[in-house]
Amino acid sequence: MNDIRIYNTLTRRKEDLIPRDRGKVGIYVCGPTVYGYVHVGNARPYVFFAVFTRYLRYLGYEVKLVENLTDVDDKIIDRANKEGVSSEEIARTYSEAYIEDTGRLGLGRPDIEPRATEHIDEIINLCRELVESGYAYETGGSVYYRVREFSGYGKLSGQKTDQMQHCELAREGEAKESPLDFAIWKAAKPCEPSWESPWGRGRPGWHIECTAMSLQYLGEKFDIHGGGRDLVFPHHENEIAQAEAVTGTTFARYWMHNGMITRKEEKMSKSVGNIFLLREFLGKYDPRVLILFFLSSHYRSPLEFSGANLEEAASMLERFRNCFWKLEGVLESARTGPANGHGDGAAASTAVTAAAPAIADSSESRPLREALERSEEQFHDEMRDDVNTAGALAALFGLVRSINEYAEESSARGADVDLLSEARDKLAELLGILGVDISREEYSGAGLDDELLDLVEQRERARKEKDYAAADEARDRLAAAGYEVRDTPQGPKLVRKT
RNA sequence: GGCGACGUGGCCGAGUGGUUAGGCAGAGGUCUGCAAAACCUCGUACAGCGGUUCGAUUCCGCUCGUCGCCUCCA
Repeated sequence: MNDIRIYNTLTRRKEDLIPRDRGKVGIYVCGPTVYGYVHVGNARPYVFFAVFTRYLRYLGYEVKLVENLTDVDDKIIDRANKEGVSSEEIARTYSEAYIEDTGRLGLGRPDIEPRATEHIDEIINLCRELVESGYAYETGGSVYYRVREFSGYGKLSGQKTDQMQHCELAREGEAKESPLDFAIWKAAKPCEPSWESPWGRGRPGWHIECTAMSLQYLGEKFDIHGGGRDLVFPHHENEIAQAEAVTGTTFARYWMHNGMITRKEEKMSKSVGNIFLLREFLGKYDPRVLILFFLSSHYRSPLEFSGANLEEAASMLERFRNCFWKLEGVLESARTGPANGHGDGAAASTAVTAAAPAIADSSESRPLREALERSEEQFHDEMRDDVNTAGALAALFGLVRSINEYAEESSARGADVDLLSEARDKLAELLGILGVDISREEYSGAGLDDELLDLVEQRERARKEKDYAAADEARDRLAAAGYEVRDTPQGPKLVRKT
């Protein structure tokens, strides 16, 4: 079938993806802890797994994508205390902001976006089972996971428990049997959100909610667990320990981790203080620029967030958009008649229609036809090989060049309309898989108000009279309104600037 | 100190035991009133040192450098 290989952090190899249930793929991705606005780094796993999911669906898999929000946590409580509001309010505010910000990327939503606070019962059950089986113990109203009890501990991160640095860093005020042990349930303190439990009032520890929710929605031995590289240890390691202790079997079978977004070569994170908020980004750039920025490098590589790199991503978007413009122009002229700059197309359109078959049969269309096949094949080869989006983009740029070459020549002679339509649809389709929606790009006069069209008119009149000062002034005014004028064989066109 | 990743032409960034990545920027040209877009031409890069090989950027070792994790973190 449509086999795909992915790099598995657990085995440190690329492996064929073999779903637990034939034709179905279950994915759990660690979403944000909602104690502030998400930054660009947080958006990378969101974007990557959205694109990955799109591709799997394109291949014909039935995908269930689960992406959680951790809405009860120390950091949320800290922030609430600092601002003098309830932690519920902090969680609600930033959950909503997260949904809103990521929603603007136009990639849709995961199938399920579960919240920790809506799964307290499941979490308590997990804790109880861990205590009953001896993998956890209660002390002072808190419950801790007994790390040494789990023989597989460290298998994901390659850490050995006896060499962990924090072995030596005993924390004050903790009644743990071993410094390695971690809290799965925390006894309530005053002014903190808490729930009734067999150990008194309390709240979940960090890692337990993901174990509970992934098992609930995807079951044992589910396919793929993902998130940022920085979650490998301890978060994902601990999830494995909890889940496998309880179920006695494999937790997730494939682990996929995205590399970090950096600034000045240093990881973007709240603690470093070098974050760039997603909503701030979206105020300045087209969302597709972020998607292309991410996709221009491999998801496992670190990626430098810099003005130059973003400009480059913006240029990529422009190149794709321009190709569409060119295609639409040629297709339009084929529909309405040959371009002669005077718009009397009806009589001439027959000529083009008549000419087209001759061109279509000629050797001129062969390079594009071949490029179409080659690009698509290359695109899929790259995507199937551990989701190599940079390579996939290269394939699409190859197609863009072929289209431009063909359009360049054909505009003068008439074009194979079917072939060009096919090329346009294919490019739109493949870019669409990557989450870059370009097919609905506005073209020509659609949606423009009369004032702008009037300026275009004025400029044309001035150009005919060779009053170039006036023509350029009209162009400047259009530019000020956010549009760029391009003189094409089909006449002047407006392109909205991104 | 432990674990892991990486070092590709001006920049970003794929990839491979021997045949073109791609994008951006730059130079020249075509087209254009100008511009924009597009097309054509131009740069023979793979950290350093050894080794394996007929041949290594691609495999192995060492050195140097960078980054991530070992504490909250996407």
